[in-house]
Amino acid sequence: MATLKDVAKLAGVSTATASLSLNGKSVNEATRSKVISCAKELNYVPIKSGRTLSTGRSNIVQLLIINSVKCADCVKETSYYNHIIQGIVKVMQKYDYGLHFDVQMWESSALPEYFKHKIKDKSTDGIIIIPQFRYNYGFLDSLLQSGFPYVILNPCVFDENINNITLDHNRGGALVAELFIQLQYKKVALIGGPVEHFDTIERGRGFVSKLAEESIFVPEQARYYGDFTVKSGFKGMEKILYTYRPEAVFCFNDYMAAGAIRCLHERGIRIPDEIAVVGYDNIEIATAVYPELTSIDYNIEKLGKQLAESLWKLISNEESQVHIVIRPRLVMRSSCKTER
Amino acid sequence: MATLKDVAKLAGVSTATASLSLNGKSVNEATRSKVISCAKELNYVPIKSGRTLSTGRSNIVQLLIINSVKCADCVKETSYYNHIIQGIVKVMQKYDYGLHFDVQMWESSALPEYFKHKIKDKSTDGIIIIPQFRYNYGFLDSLLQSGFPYVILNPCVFDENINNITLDHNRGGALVAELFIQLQYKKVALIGGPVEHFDTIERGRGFVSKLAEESIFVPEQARYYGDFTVKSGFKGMEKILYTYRPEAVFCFNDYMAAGAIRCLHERGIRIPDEIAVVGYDNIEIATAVYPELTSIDYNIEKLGKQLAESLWKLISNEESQVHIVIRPRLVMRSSCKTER
DNA sequence: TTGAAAGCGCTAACAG
DNA sequence: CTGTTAGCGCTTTCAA
Repeated sequence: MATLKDVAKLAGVSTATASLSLNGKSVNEATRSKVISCAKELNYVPIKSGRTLSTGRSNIVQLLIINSVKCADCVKETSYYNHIIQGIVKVMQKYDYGLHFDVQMWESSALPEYFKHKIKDKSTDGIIIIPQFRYNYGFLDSLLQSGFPYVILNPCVFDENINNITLDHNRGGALVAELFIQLQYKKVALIGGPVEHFDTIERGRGFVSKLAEESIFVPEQARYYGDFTVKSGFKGMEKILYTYRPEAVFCFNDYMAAGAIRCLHERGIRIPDEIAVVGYDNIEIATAVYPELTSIDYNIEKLGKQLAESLWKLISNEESQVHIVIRPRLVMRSSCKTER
Repeated sequence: MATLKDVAKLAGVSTATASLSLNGKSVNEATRSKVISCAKELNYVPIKSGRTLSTGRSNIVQLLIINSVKCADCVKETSYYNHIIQGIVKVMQKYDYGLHFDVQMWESSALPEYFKHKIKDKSTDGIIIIPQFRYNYGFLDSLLQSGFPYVILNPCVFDENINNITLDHNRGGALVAELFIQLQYKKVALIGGPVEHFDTIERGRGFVSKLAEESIFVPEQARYYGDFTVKSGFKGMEKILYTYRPEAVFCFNDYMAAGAIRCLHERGIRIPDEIAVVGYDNIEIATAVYPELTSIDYNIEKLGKQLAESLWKLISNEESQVHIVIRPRLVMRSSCKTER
């Protein structure tokens, strides 16, 4: 394995000059091309850890999804995070950065250590965190106070001045409510994610309170909380139908909506004539079901890109803070009537 | 930032002893605990690149998906790879290893360099490659000859003795054919992925040749090649129906099957009474559609785990080669009749 | 069992 | 513009 030293020797220069030449710093162009050709001749490849050790930068960012044992399947059985990952990769490639991927359980007792290490071990230059739940994230304190570059997606429980990108799920829920109101659905049901999940909380809040403005209430028996998987959507619909017959159901993601739709089909209940269904996320599955799903869209891959760009700005000191709110929009498809 | 030197000084020992103590090597237990408590006191966190530089190991593995511009969406709009990633992460965590994730286009002219670097830059200890297409992978030669630990998923075009895990898609296609034969479907259609995609080639070959044994042939007009997305499945079904009315359709993944099913619903064609549909992969979407999808299963997350475990064995020198074939199985659901 | 010291490969300050 | 030199923080021989 040729090292920089070997290249320098072959080129008849010092390692310093060799380093400068290879890194596009200012040197005599003749020496530079000499060095470059020597490097090529020796098949020289710089060893990353040498540079990292010396500069303190790794050219790697990390994506961490914090999951919960209560919702173990939602990361796995959902392409949601895949979209985000793809967006992040695409952006970081542009900056010649690599992506580290990790999933940890909120319940893991190792998390405080995890973050203390991440901050100090110089293995990554920044981190994107997706916490998901409204739990206590005390283990993040060390990170937040360290000055280490980070961005958090949907950090409901944290105070205002942390770096975050927030999806306005409250608004998303309200959009669905407005749709139901407009279509004059009075008997309305809801299939949420885990009760403590941010998305459930916010989407539910926006939905319920907007409906309340029109004196529409969602009875207890018309509420079910699943885990964002198809299976739980099916089960939720089943359970609700057992005691209640809604005119419209709002499912808090498209997977559960798909499950609910299948349940309705199996019972011969027509969509949207007898029951309208609305999903959330507008992921590819929204067009995979019949009838196609009305959903709330905020462009997940773009979200991934924004997370990455934001983190990049922090890493490169272009900006010192990140505060972005993404507003969703309604995408009408045939699982809801257009008019009534 | 406290370094090992600081810890050693505080503990009144040499850095060598400090290192040994912290890494569980043999030292006097009294000194060890002394060192450990000093490390704790100083909030000592080892900097990864120091160790990497010194040992040559990074404790990181890489997953690389090689995509093609012809099939740009199939990574993004499919949760397939997500399952694999989750499986890999889970396993590597066990070994205290991190995961690097990357996607590259087969068409990228940078790939030869990419691999030459990966082999030498010591940023990762091994790599899992998913090539997908039956193209020329000459850029992998440097890797294959280097002794660098790697595992390739479905490496159809390579010679026998490379490290690989191969899904027996040929068998999978044959399983579907056998099902169709058993159910006495004579007019059969096929919706494949990209023509040059391994999965398309193998699944198609197994399917067509098994059918041929019973003198059942799939006419040209009953074949469509999409890109594994829902949209292309829909379009494929649409196109086929335009000139042909099959009794059964084999879609080469579940997403396309979902698209095909929606197309059939929109035309009021009953499933499975008028047309039976079969998918492949048995991913969560198989139970998201109505009727639920008969599919070919090989447990994708487990596949991810096997890829990781295999790579691990190579890295840790437990084994010197990997040759695994995974046989799929048929999962019957209501998109096919049980009997006829 | 421990310490001294060399070295992993690179960058960067400084001097020339 | 280039060379010398001193680290970056860790592991690991080799002696003691």
